[in-house]
Amino acid sequence: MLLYLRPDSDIPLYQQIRDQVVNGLATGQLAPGDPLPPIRQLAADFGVHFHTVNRAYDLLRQEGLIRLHRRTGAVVVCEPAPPAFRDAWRERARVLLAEAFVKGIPPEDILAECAELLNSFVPPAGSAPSTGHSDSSPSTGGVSK
Amino acid sequence: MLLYLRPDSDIPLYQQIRDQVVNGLATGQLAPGDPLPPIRQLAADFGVHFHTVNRAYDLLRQEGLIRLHRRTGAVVVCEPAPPAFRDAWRERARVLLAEAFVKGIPPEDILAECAELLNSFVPPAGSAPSTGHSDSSPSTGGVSK
DNA sequence: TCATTGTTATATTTGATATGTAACAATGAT
DNA sequence: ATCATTGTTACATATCAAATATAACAATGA
Repeated sequence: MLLYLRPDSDIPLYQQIRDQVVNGLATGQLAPGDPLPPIRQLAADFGVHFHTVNRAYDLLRQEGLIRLHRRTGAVVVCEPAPPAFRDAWRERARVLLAEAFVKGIPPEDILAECAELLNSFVPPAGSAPSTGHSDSSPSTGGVSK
Repeated sequence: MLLYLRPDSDIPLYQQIRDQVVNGLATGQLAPGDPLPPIRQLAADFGVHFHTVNRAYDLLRQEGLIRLHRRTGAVVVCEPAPPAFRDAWRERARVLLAEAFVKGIPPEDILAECAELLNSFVPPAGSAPSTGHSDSSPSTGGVSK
């Protein structure tokens, strides 16, 4: 799994690390049980301080996506979403979708974009995994509503 | 159009103001041509400094959602999205959708949630406006893909 | 002419981000 | 039991963003 950072981004470094772990988890490049690099090693690879990586790992732990162990390090766990998650998520989704909507993008296009992104994800268990190519017209196994 | 602020949120105040204008624009509570309150007045209503509101308005202007005039004040305009918008939007959508996906929410549910939110929006022009109630099973006029 | 509106400048306070240094604590491996 | 590896915590510091505060400026419709 390839990781990279954009130091000049308006997104904080620890958030970028966290986001890429989430993305790697969704695309199947990272699976429950997989280990994450030690904090100091990943920090050295990125050229950032180990505190920055530590903060990203701590955030992932709070979200129930990884488990931390003194000696073993960090492993992916992917706990299910707490009840409050959906409401908070919906509010963020509302703003994001509204942005595209008010900029004149047709709702069908917006929804199609979401469906395509969701189809590029792969379920954690081995249940009919994607072939990797983001099919723009998925016939089976994809999200069609 | 009712506005409110949560001072203890991790979202900056100027961003909250901007987000609510975008949301009001999507839900039809705000339409192109509508005026926005003067900076100082809105700041007084919120109990914040006028610089905070000014920043929100300036952000909305940069996004092409409002136009500012010395004497007239702020009016909604809703310019179409620039070419670079869609790519930047997709990257943000990818992270948001990945978050829900890795938390175990079925992709069908995620897409249904997006469709429901999109159906609660109303097109700017008077073309079959929504009745206001977010119909969970829209028959016509809604997004069905 | 003038009151209203946005605009700009400067300063200050507060909190978040990121780095730096140092030490501590658990624990699997030897 | 020892020990190196790993996460964890505690300080400190520098930089930047957010928000407030004060003051003045500039366009412009009434």
